[in-house]
This record gives sequence, C-alpha cells and structure tokens, in this order.
Amino acid sequence: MTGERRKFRREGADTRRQALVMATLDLIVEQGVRGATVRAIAERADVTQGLIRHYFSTKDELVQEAYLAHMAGLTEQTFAGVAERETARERLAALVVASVTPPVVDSASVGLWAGFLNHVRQDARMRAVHAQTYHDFRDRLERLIVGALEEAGRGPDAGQARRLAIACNGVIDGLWLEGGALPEAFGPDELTGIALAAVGAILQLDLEEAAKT
Amino acid sequence: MTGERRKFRREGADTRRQALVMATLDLIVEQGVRGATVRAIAERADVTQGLIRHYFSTKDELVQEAYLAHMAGLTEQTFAGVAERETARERLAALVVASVTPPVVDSASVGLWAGFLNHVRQDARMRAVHAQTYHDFRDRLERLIVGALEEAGRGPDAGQARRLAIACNGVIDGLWLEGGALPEAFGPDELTGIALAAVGAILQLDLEEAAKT
DNA sequence: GTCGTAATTATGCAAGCGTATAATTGTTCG
DNA sequence: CGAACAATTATACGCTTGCATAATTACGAC
Repeated sequence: MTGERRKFRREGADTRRQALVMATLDLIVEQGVRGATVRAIAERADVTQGLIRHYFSTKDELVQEAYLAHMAGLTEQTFAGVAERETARERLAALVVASVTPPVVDSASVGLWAGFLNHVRQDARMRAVHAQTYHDFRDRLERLIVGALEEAGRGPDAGQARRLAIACNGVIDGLWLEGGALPEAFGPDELTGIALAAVGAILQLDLEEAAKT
Repeated sequence: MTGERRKFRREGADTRRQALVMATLDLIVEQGVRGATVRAIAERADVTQGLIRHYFSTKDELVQEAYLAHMAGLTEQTFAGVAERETARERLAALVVASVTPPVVDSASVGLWAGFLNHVRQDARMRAVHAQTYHDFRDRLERLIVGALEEAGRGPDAGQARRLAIACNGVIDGLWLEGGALPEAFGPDELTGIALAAVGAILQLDLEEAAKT
C-alpha cells in the first residue's frame, strides 16, 4: 500500500491561530519556554509543524501573540465582576480581592509571565505590549481609587492619584507574584485579608468591610 | 608547524567556578537564558567549553549555582548599610529605600530573577533556594518592623507582625519589579517616595522623615 | 630537574532546533 | 462533477545545543 498520509480537516484561520497560541501557552506553563518548541507546539495543537509557518511567519511572532493573549486574559479575569458592584469602594475592594485570588493568582500564570519577561526585555514590540498592559491596568486602578476617594469626600489631585495608584498597584503585583511563585507560603484567604488591609491603609479607606458585600 | 594549542593558566577551583558563574549571569542578563549556552559561557569566561564539565557535571548545576549567587547578592545589596542606622525606624526606612533604588532595582536584575523563575518551578532544589531566600528576606524585614513599632510604643503580636511583614514585602517586591521591568515609567526618586509613603501608611509610621537621616 | 597529576584543551557526536519548500488533500463554487 | 485554490502534510537542510572522551600541558612535590 502507499504510505498513509495524515488525514486532516480544514479550519478557519482564527481557529487555528488560537489553537496554536493556546498550545504554546500550555507548553510554556508545563515545561517552561524551553519546552515550547515548534514541534511540541504543533503536536499539542494536533497539526504538523509546517502549519505553524503557514500562520506565523516566525516563531517569535507566535510567542508574541501568545504573550498578548495571556496578558489580555489576565486583565480580563482580574476585572471580571468588578463593574457589577454598587459603590466605588466596593468595586475597588472587589478588584483587590480578585487580584490575589485564583485564577488570577496562579503558579502557572506567574510562571508564564516570568517566562515572557526576558522576551519583553529584548523585543521592542513585546516591550510595547508590556508597557501598555501595565499602564492600562494602573489607569483603571487609578480611576477606581479616585472614585472611592471622591465617594468618601476627599478627591485627590492628579499627582496624589498617580502616586496612590502606583503604590496600590505595587502591593497588588507584589502579592500576586508571591502568591503565585510560592503558593504554599500562605494560608487560604490570607492574601486577601492582607491585600485589603494594605491597600486600605494606603488609601485610608476601610476595604475589608466593603469586600464583604 | 604544528597547530598552535591554546596557552592557559591553572586556577584554583573556587576562582574558576566563580568566574563561570559570573559569566553565566552576565550572559543571561544580556541575552536571556537562551543566550547562556555552554559555549557562550566558556568564551565569556575565557576558557574552552570542556572545562565547564570539569567543574559542573551538568549545565543545570551551573545555572543553579548562578541563581544562588544572584539571590544572595541581591539580599546583600539590599541590606547593605541598613545596620549602620541609629534607630529601628531609620533602619527600616533605609531598607525600603535600598529596595527600590539601583543597584537593587535594575532591569537586568529583574530579568535575571524572572529568567530563573521557570527553573524554580521545575527543579526541587531551586525551589528550595527560592523559598529560603524569600523567607529569609521577609523574616529580616519583620524584625525591622517589630523593632520600629516597639520603638513607637506599640508592639504587634505575632500574627499582626506576620501580616504586616507580608504586606510590606509585597509593596517592596511589587515596586522593585515594576521599577526594574519598566524603568522609564517612573521619575527619578519617584519610587522611593511612594515606597516610603506606602510602607509608612501600612505601619502607621512616618518613614519619609526617618529616611532623611 | 623530572615526574606525576590534575587542570585544561581539542575534537566529535547525536539530538534537537527553527526554517524552507515541494507535494498532497480537503473544500468551495460554478 | 470537476476545476481551482488555500490549507495542510511531508521532507529535508543547516545550525546549535549539551555532553562525552581522548590528548595535552602547566605546575607543585620531591
């Protein structure tokens, strides 16, 4: 008989690109950037390696798209459910809680982020994505902070608002990092309480009360 | 004539191992983990690649030692000069300032740390180093915090001390991370002021005053 | 001195990498 | 039903990688 050539189904470009991106992220999570080879990605996505070149002209392009997808997903997960809260203070508290709770706090997620950081430092386009993701998140956080402070009758000026947002963002990121990188070091819900207390102290707002809603 | 075999000098084991570790760190900084190949490391250390195998039975062993060296250096840099301060509050302020100032805050340093994180997630021994480094730093921070609070007439209980240390560590780490990963996003000394204010707010201590000493 | 030995170099290998290109095959449209 | 075309597979090339092993050489002991 003739050699059995592999059967396949044609898929739309979007479907395939997304599948390849997901396969890339999975592999980086499981085996680090090292393990995310073109061949392994193709196998995971159940296609042959040549197809990757058909959708991404280079591997770096695929990695870049994977990074974008991961960061967008992270921001989305963090802000999911925030807008539904009634008061600004409750929205802020909800954001803080979400930031230090699974699925946002997650070993794989932090590992993924760290794995990308070196690409970020070397590739200009990835650096742009990084900067935008960071500023995006911080701006949204700053708006929540300003809202909560105004609600409490004390609206900060622009400089204060910026500094408070940077500080709160620092706490959130730091705890996110530690919770993900060293999961067994903290009790369940411990980070939640600490994050609310710390951000609350910086802003002089009682967030622990607001989080109970 | 016969081929010119390379001249060399014999060095002690410690010297060579240290040189190889330094070369590894340099390369990871400059080109990411990807660029730190056995051949590149050897060239940087001005030896041939076979010598690496003579001192480290595997490349991972070298990487692990490099990680250890980097983390130890980071902690040392951060605490340098802290002990000299007079009061506990000044010591705490000095630590906070050092944590968000070069050379501790540094793009290369953060990149190095991130590059290692994936190894940490996969190698048990590196995970142990990571956990110990983290707890070591946090314990020292906690002692400074307790000292400063007692100095102010309010000694926290063990649970409070732990939570405060985690929170302050979070701010410090978060700002360290952001300062290193996105240097151009902050003005000079901006992080210093924010870090002092944030940690001060969490502990309800005036650290900005104490930092001026 | 010269001799032994550990440090160092030199060379090679098998595996894996990303990329290129040609051959096939599923799908769509008239 | 068949032709055209894009999606997909198959294969191969050149390079780099980490690791192994044998040949050399600097240096201290006696």
